[in-house]
Amino acid sequence: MALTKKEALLQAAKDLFGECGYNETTFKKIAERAGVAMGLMTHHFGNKEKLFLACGLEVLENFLVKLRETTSKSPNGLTAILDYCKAYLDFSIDPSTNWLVLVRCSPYSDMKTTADRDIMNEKFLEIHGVLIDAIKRGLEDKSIVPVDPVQTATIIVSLMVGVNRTRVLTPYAPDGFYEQALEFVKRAITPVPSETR
Amino acid sequence: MALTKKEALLQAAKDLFGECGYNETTFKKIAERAGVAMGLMTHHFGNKEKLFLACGLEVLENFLVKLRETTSKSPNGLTAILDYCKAYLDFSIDPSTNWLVLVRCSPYSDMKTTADRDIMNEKFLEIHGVLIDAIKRGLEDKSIVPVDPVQTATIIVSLMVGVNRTRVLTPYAPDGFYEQALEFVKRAITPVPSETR
DNA sequence: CAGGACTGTTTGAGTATTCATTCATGCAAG
DNA sequence: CTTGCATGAATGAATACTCAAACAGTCCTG
Repeated sequence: MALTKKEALLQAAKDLFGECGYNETTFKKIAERAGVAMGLMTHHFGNKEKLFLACGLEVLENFLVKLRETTSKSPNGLTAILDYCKAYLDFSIDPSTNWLVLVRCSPYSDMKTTADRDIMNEKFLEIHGVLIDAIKRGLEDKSIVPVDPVQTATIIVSLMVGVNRTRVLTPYAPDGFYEQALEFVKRAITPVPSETR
Repeated sequence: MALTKKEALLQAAKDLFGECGYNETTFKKIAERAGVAMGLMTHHFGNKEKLFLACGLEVLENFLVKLRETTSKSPNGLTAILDYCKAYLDFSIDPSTNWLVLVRCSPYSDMKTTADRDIMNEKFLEIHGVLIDAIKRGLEDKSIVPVDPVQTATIIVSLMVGVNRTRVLTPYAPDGFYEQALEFVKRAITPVPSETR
């Protein structure tokens, strides 16, 4: 047996939360897909929200690792930013990452603030942090136009959020959409060669 | 009496769908807020999904009117695009527009395709259409850099989706975030004054 | 005008279903 | 014997939707 029952449960939950969203995913579906009894879920994870949190955190953690790995290899600030974007988009369309867990409806979608939600928010801040660092590199090595790092990072992450949603949730994304989005980012932060030479 | 019961019901539904999302909004809550009996909902709207569709379409329709009005007054292509973005963001933070109905979890958030969903999608295509036209204007009057209109429109709309979500659903948006996002768009599509003269 | 059918609105208690969670019990390893 | 993993039927709460009955207007007719 490769997976423990707990692991099988978590994997099934990630698959189903990503396919169906939080509300349409029932304990019964998860237990069936994982091939274990329903009661194991509350036993191992406490309740449905906690289970979802475990799924989300795992996906986010893998995502962070990928982003850090990627940007650390980039030769300068500008390419770090563009590599970050590319890594973001690549990760988001790789089915094995269970990215959709983070995109579909979650228990945190409404306003009620919970401790669990705060844990997720902190992780998301780290996602921003990686890009902020890349932008600061770009400012130092002058490979990008002068901008506020936090503002610009937030905007670029927002752009990633938006193009990703368009690509995975709607039928509007044209061919080569992600590539064009990268071009768009590049145009917005590449220094103008005004003194051409 | 200013509102008919049917109107009161629709308004209460828009408020609550925007506050709580689709799943957390119950018939009981809506009926209570509107001050009418529960049975009236199915009588007037058929079922919960239809009611949601009515809410969403009304918001989208108002949105479209605003976008068309705005871009038609702009003096050239570039300003039409930027005015479009500004109108988008303004609309999205005006509580009286019930914009949040379109942002929170909806019955269309999962994959099952329904006829209702297609109706919404068509309306969203019109949203894109307005921006595509503005970009085409910009290409003709040379107020923007040469780009593919459909690709660029999709990217800019995606950027609006992303920054709006960041602003209204998360705590990450810094002060002046929307203004900076507009600057970002401007930088990405303004022609470079390379032949400085 | 009276009144009586007819039509559409309004009500809220009732129904059927779904689903997260509980728990009594079984089982296996140390 | 004890401890923790594992089971799945039972429980109870939530909720979308139904429906029979009350109500209100409108139109027709003698």
